[in-house]
Amino acid sequence: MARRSDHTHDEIRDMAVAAARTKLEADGLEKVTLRGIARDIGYSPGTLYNVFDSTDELMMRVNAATIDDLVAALAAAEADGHEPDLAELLSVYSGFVQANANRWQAVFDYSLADPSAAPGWYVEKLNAGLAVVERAVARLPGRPPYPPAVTARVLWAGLHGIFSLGAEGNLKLVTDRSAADLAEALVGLIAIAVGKEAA
Amino acid sequence: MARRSDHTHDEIRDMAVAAARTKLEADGLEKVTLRGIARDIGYSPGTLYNVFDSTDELMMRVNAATIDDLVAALAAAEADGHEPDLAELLSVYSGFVQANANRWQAVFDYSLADPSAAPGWYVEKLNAGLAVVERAVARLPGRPPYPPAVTARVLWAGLHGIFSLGAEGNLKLVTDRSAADLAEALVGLIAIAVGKEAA
DNA sequence: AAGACTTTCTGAACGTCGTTCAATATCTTT
DNA sequence: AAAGATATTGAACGACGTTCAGAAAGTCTT
Repeated sequence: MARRSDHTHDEIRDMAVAAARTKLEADGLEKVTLRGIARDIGYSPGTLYNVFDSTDELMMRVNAATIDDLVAALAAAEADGHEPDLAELLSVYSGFVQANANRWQAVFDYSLADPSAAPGWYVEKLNAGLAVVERAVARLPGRPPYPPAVTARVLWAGLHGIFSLGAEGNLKLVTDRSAADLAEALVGLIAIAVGKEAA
Repeated sequence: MARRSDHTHDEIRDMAVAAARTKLEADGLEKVTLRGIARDIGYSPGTLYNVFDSTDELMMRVNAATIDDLVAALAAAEADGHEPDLAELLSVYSGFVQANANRWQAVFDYSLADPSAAPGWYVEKLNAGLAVVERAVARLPGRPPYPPAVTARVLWAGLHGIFSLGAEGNLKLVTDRSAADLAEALVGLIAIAVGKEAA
């Protein structure tokens, strides 16, 4: 029996999230189970229920960390007053998705079980990432046919579609192009539509 | 015990797929279980293993039917030599997705567990749907910056992203616009980029 | 028609999962 | 040291997909 004062609840929470993230990265979402996590950190399943409401909460935290990392990577492209164009942001996004395939997929495969219950900070994270894209869209030359907020969200959702089909292997069924190629085409098309210049 | 000659295997297969589809439409993917389907059609779980390799095969068939229906709807827009534009196809697609939310979501939430094992006819169905889109893209005025095949796939994946985020409720977190609105914007942007004309 | 053979169906069994909760172990206070 | 409070455990529950020995039903042979 783990001793009661070996770890605080906060520590156990962090250990569990870290273990879940490790398992997720290594083996994919379907191998992440509450019982397995408990085993990994040396506690029993029941203990995790002192610390999380449910498996959903655990996964929400794992996914929040993933979104955090992506948003941080996007925000880093704006550091020091640099003004990244869409192609630059795409390469950040695309690089992140490829380097963190399982984690990123889990954000959409799992967390969205009940998104209306998403906590405020979760929504803020998403919007912070979108704001970066929105600013890059606003910097495009030309008269945009749609507000930057709309264009940015179309782009965001579109990239999500491309990379999620790519990650699941579905893209291969209908084209030889990689997800990154199609993403580039999407960015290119949007840039052309907004301005008149390829990105 | 169900009598051996009550139904042929083909009939049992069809009953199971129909039952699964009904449950899927009514209660969503997570309520579709092999045991539940067996109960619904009056057979035992074991019997379904005489008829399907696994639950995966059952769901593949359910999803294939969904894709069939969507492709048929798209193809119908081309009946009698009519040449639908992208806006027309979008409204077919968008209507289908909204009218068949759970079924359509299951296509991406489930079937893609192992898409590399997708049978040939499954791939052909997908490409038949894409071909309709491709033709509409090719009919756009102007000099397209990307081959129609690429543009069509970008559009397909982009719409998938928009509607899947919409179906999961994630869109609401970051915008007031509906999935249909964003989809329209995507089609509009692509049409502008290709030609110079809003769709 | 009767028995032998084949096919089909069943349902209990296995190991998994998330979740709950009485009992136990540990820590804190008196 | 004893009593009280709190944390942890692990067995239990009901679900899941899947397997398979044995029972039931259908077919064939003589």
